[in-house]
Amino acid sequence: MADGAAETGKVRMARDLVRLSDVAKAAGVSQGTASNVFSRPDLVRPEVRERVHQTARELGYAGPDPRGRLLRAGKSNAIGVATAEPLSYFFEDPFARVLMQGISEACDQRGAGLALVSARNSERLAWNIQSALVDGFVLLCIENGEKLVELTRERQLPFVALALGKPDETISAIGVDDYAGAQMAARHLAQLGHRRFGILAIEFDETHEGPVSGAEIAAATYSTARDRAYGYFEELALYGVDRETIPIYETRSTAESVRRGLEHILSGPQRPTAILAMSDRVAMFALDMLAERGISVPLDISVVGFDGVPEAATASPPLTTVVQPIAEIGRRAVKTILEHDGGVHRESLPLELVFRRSTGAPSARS
Amino acid sequence: MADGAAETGKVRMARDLVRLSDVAKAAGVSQGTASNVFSRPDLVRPEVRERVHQTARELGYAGPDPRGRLLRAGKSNAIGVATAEPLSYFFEDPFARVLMQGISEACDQRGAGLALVSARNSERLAWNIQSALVDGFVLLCIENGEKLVELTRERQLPFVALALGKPDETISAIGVDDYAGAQMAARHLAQLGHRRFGILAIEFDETHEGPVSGAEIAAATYSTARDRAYGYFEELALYGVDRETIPIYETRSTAESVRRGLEHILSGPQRPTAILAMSDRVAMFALDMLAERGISVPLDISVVGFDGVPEAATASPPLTTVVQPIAEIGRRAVKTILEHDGGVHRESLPLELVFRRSTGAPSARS
DNA sequence: CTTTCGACTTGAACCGATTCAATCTATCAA
DNA sequence: TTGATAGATTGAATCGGTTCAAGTCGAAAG
Repeated sequence: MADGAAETGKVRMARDLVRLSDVAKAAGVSQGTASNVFSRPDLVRPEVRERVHQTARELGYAGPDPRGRLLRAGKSNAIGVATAEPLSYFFEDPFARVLMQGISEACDQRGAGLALVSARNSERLAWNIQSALVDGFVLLCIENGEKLVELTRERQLPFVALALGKPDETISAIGVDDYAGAQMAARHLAQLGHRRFGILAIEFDETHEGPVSGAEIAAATYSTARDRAYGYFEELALYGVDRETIPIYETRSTAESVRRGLEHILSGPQRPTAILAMSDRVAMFALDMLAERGISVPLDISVVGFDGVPEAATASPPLTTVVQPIAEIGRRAVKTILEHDGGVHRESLPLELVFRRSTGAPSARS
Repeated sequence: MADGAAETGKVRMARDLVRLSDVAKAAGVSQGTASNVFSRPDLVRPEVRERVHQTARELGYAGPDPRGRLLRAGKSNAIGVATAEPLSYFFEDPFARVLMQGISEACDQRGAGLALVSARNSERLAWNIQSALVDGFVLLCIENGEKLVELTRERQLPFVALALGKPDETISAIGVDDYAGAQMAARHLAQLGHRRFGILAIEFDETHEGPVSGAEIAAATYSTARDRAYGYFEELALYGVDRETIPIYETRSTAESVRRGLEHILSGPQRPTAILAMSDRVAMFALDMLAERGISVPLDISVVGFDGVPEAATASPPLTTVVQPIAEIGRRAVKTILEHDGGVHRESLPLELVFRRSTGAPSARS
C-alpha cells in the first residue's frame, strides 16, 4: 500500500542517539562508572568524572535516558489523574480546576510529576490507563466511575477514588458527607422560614432526566444524588415538610436540562419559595433562568447550591452553597497515594454552608 | 546465601508483580508468543491465546508493563508542557488554562497523553525536564524562558516555545505579532479621539519595576514588552502623539505593582484619558483600582488590555482588549511537536481587537 | 512421495539505564 | 615487608517487555 512511503522511511536518517554505553566506551571507563558520573558523581574520581563529561559533550550525549532509568528504578515518580471525560475537562470544569490545584500543589511539594489520563471513549480510556507511566492514580469519578475503577484496578497500582457515586468499601476513596451537607442546606432554608421547596437534582442514574419518584431515588445508581436527596428530606421533615409535596427533577447538569427542571418545579400546585440545587452548576443555571424571567432571587425565590466552586461566589446574586473542601480533597488524594502505598484508606471530609445573597427569608410577595 | 532462595524457587515478595515471562513459562509458551497474545492477538492461535489469557488471570498478571514496552518502543506517546512556575499555575492562570484547553484538545484528538512538567526552583525544574517521560515539550515561557529553553534543548527532544520573550530563530516557536497587536490597541484609542496616554507595561527585564526610559525599552530582555511598546509608539506617532509625553511604567503584574504604576501614570503633568495595558491581567488590576477611586471607566479613562483571557469579557466594565488565539496556539503547538518531528517551525498567529465597554471617546470631564 | 506454502512459534537480541559484589590500587600503620 | 583499610572501578545481572529471523508443522499442490 504505502510502499513508496516505506521506502523513503528507510532512507530516513537512523538518528539513534548516543547511549551511556557509547560514552563509557569512548571515555575508556566501564558503563557502571559512566552511570555513576551522572547519578552519583561523588563516587567517581574528579579527574575521571571530568573526562567522562567531556566525552559526553563531544558525543552529544543527552544525559541518562529516563526510560532506561525508569525500567530499572521501577518508580516513575509521577501520579496520574484519570477521568472518563475529554482531557480539556481538567481545565474547563470549575470543580476539576480547584481539585487540580490541590493535587498539583501536593505534587509540587513532594516533587512528584503529574500526568493527565483521560478519554471520552472507553476503549481509549482503557488503553490510556494501561499505558500511563505513573506510580498511582487519582480517579475523578464524575461519570462512569465504576468502569473507571475497574479499569484502574487491573493496572494493580495504588489509586484513590474521588467523588465516587457508588461506595465500594474495598477501595480507597476520599469524599464528603453528602447527607450532612444536604441537611445543612435544608436547615438553612427552613430556618429562614421556607416551607415550600423544589429540588433540582443531579444524576441519580446513567441516562434518566425528569421528575423523580421516591422509589427511583431509593434505586439510584449514584449515591451522591441519593444521599443529598435524603439529607434534604430528613431535615425538612423536622420542620414539618412532607417529602411527597416536594417536586424533584433530575437534570443532566446542562442549561437546557435545568431549564426544563425549573419549569417543572415552578409549575407545580404551589410555587416553591426555595430551590435546593444539588450542584453549583445546576444552581447557577437556575439563577440565570430565574433572572431571565424576572423572578428575583432571593426576594421571590431562594436558591442554595452544593459544591462551592469559586464561581458561586461571583454569581449574581452570589450563591449560598454547601462548600466542599475541594482543594483539600485533592491534596489528601495525593498524600494517600504517595504514603498509604496501596492500602485501603477511606476518608470523609467536612462540609460547610456558606451564606451569600441567593437566600433570604420568603417575602410577602411569594 | 541467596542460593537458598533460588532453591525454594525464588520466593516472590508481595511487592514485585507477575511478569510476562512468568505467564509465558506457566502457560508453556515462549515469551514472544505471550507478548503477541497481548499486543498482536491475531498472530496467535485462538486456543493458545485463550490458554495464555487464562494463565495470566490465574497468576494475577496486570498486563504488559508500560515501562518495558516504553524502553523497547521508544515513544511514550505523550507530550509534556513545561513552565518555570509551580504546577498549580496550569489551573490558576487564565491564559494558561485557555492554552491548556487547546493543547489538551489536540492531544485528545491524536490520542496523545499529557504530562505537566513544572517547578518553581530551577534545580528541580531541570530534573523534572530531564526525567519527563514524553516525546516532546511545549514550553510555556512566561518567566525565565531562556533557562527553560536551554534545559529542554539538552534533552534533545522536539519542543516548541510559546510566548517566548526573546526570539531565537533556531528554535521552533509559535507566537503572535505583538507589534501589530499593540498598533491595533493604540489605533482604537486614537480613533476614539484620545491623545493623552499612559502605558502599564509588563516585564521588560528580569527584575525591574518602575518608570521606563526609551533607552531601557530598546535594551529590553523580553521582546514581547518591547514590541508592544513600539507598536503603541509607532501608531500613536501617526496621530501626532509624541512618545516622550507618554508615561510608561513597568509592572510586575501584581496588584501592588499595578497600583504603583497607576499612581505614577495618573500623577503626571496632564492626566491621560486612556491607558494602554500590556496584559489583561494588568488591565484588570487597573480597572479594580480605578473603580476603587471612583474614576469611571470609560467615562474618565479608557482602558485597553492585551491577551484576551476569558475573564476580560466579564470584567466590569468588560475589557476592550487585543485577543490572542490562545487555544489555537496550543493546538498548533501540539501539532508542531507531533508532526514536524524536530524540524524548526516558526509561526505567528493573527491578533484581533475586541471592542467592549472599557473604552470610549474621551468625555468633556477629562 | 516430494515440494511448497502458510500459519504459528521459538529463541535470542535488543531497548538504556542502575546496582552491587568483587576486584584493584594506593596509602598508612605495624 | 606485610596487612589492613578505604576508595575507585569493573563486569555482569537485572528491570519487563517487543521484535524478527529462523524453525516447525500440517496441508495442499505437483
